[in-house]
Amino acid sequence: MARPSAAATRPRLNRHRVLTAAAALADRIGIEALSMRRLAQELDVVPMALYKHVANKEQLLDGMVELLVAEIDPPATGVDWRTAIRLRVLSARRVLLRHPWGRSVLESRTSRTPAVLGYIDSVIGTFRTGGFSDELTHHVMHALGSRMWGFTQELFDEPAGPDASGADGSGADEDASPEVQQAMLQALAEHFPNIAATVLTATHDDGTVVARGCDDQAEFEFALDLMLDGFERLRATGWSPRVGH
Amino acid sequence: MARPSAAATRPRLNRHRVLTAAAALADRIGIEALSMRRLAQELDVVPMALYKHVANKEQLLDGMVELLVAEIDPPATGVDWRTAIRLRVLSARRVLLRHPWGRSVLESRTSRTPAVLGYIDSVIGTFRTGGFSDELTHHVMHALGSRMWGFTQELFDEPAGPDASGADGSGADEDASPEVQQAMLQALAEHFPNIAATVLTATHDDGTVVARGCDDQAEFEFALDLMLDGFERLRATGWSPRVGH
DNA sequence: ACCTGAACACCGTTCAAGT
DNA sequence: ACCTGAACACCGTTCAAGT
Repeated sequence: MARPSAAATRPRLNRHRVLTAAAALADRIGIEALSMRRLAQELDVVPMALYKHVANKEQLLDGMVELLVAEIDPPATGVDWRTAIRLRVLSARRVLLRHPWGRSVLESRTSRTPAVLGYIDSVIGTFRTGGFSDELTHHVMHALGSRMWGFTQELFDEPAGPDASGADGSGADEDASPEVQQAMLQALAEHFPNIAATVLTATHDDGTVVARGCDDQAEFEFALDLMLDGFERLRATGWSPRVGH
Repeated sequence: MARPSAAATRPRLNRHRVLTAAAALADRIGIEALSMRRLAQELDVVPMALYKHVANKEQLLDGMVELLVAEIDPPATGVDWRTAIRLRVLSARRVLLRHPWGRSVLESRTSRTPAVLGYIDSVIGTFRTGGFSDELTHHVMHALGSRMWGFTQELFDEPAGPDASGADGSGADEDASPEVQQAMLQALAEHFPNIAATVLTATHDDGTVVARGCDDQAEFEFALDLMLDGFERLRATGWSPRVGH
């Protein structure tokens, strides 16, 4: 009765094992490389074995989002709404930095799963107990948008995959030679002077130019605080749809 | 396909014809159904014929973004920066509403194409001539994020495809019977009271509950104006990285 | 109850060949 | 110069069968 098959040596599959393996695999190889077949291979199982525990790939991704949400800190207690929201959002952001696939899976999904709804409900609750009217809370949640998850869509972010640079030839900023990079930056400055002004710094002696990197965390917090300040102003002045602008 | 030679009756392919056909096809069948093979079929050509005019699918998508950007109004002249940005962003938004694939293609792409860079450069230019320091302009562009393109990532937006409802069984809000919808709303209210408070309204006589739809355009403008107000406040007070919060 | 194997209908893209 | 055909290495998912 002891079969010499792979099944004997390997623990039985279940939904949770499938999901955690999927998340770990996506952490390692990137979300675009995560396929049902690749995941099955990772679990030492034939592709169709997965379908006993997960209806299809969509549900696999939904399940991965569940795992993600579970990693976000619960709301802080005994602090004002602004602190609570800020901490929560920055916690979500940390989760998404740990799991680079999170952003693109959240983006691709309109997943009204209980885990997702629970998180949203709890964020809304923080606003409401913080003195926001239901109407204002509604608007404020829209304005927060994906920032609630710790990210915002930005052009020129690194793609989701782990080893994105060099994966395709385009972009190719880091793997070019210094001379080529310098030429590209000069060309950029020539054709797009405004971009150059905000993103490059010229060294005084020669005409060479250097790209100033973006501090993503600082930029995220800049925009978040701008929003939170705006929210507080509306709340404090008793904003309502009629008297607002 | 009944004709002896399709090539004889059909105009020669070129890059522009390929791109416009791709955009029109995506408008019609949705971006997730747009494949090189499907596009070739639409153009009455064998799949490999496309590769003479477009290096690969990535470049096809980049080209579609070019078309998109070309549809955005040029910046208004003779108005203050706030009006100019607002008009421009709302023009971009109209373009994206016309082409539902635009959002997801922009999201999927880190396309540093000249068309995209030109648009960004021009938006930055509006801030700079409007009295923003280069440093503040940089932050403000980050804060604007995808709003600059007329969209923001939001949970529970309609998916990108044209006939998204009913395409998959999940979600299934509109195609359910009234009784089922009512039951779902009641269940929502029970498990997620805060969501319910901001998104549902109860009718007074019976206990039934009705979903208040979201006015996406109004929500977009609410958040946009909140941002622009914040930008103006920082500009007017001469914000700099040292004295800021 | 869980896993397997073969098959189907798709992808993007290569290479070598046709006109 | 432009288009074609066959082939390769992948997908997600079905169905019927094995243990």
